[in-house]
Amino acid sequence: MRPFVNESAENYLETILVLSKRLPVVRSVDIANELNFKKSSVSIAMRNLREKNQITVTDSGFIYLTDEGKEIAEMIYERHTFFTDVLVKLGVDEQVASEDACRIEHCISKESFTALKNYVDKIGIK
Amino acid sequence: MRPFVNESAENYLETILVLSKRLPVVRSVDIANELNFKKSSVSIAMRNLREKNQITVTDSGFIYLTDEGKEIAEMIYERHTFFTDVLVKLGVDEQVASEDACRIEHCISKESFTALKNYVDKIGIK
DNA sequence: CATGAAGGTTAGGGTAAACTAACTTTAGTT
DNA sequence: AACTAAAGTTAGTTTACCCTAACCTTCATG
Repeated sequence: MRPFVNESAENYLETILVLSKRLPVVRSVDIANELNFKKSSVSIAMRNLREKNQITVTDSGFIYLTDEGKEIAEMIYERHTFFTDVLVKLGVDEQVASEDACRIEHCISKESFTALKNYVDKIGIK
Repeated sequence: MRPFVNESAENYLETILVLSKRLPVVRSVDIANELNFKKSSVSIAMRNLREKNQITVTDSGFIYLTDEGKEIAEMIYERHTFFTDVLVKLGVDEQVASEDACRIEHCISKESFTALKNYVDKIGIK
């Protein structure tokens, strides 16, 4: 029923990955700006990710993904681009496609994602 | 970020629709059994659906979808069968496909769903 | 050097949606 | 009639995750 429990955490990890491609360093406040969350929310989320060993935070507040965190972030990010691309190719508005991808990416099983990806790789779209 | 707000309500409506195809009448307890929820949870959910005019409940506790409730339920159910069918055709285990469908069905926009459906109707899968 | 802004934290609040526990109501059986 | 079981309700709890408000550091600048 419910989405996978980790949707929020996955989203934070993905955001850190995306920001790290775009910024020299990622800080809590950057994440808050990106997600339009308050810095207090991000602060607590970062504490949780730290406790799960999915990020490390330097003394200056720079945030880095651990190997485990990166693995999750990259998996989610791959899904994000996959779903966005497919939907856009099918004619869906870019913005809508991205928003939909941002939800679907958290709630599909590995098995289904792999099957979809194989299909698209083989057949292509359009 | 978050899934669509109505995921829980949509799921209840869909369940009522499905059960109504299978049972002579649908009661709160049937829904609780189907979803593995406690009857207290269902009781409160039914009150909410009633307040939103998406169901009616007879004196004997039989639950019926209103036109509005049915419209939502049928939309979600259509998505459910669509995603399940597609995934199964792609080789995903029936059980997994259905569980994934049960989450995706709530978080995809009308626009994206229509685009996907048109593609599959036109091209087919396999 | 004081001040003020930026960044981070903590405490406390709110909502959604599940839960347990305890209660009521109804109906069937002895 | 009395008891029991099934169904439903109500009250209070929990968890996740966002929020506001208030506070603490640090650091650049007038």
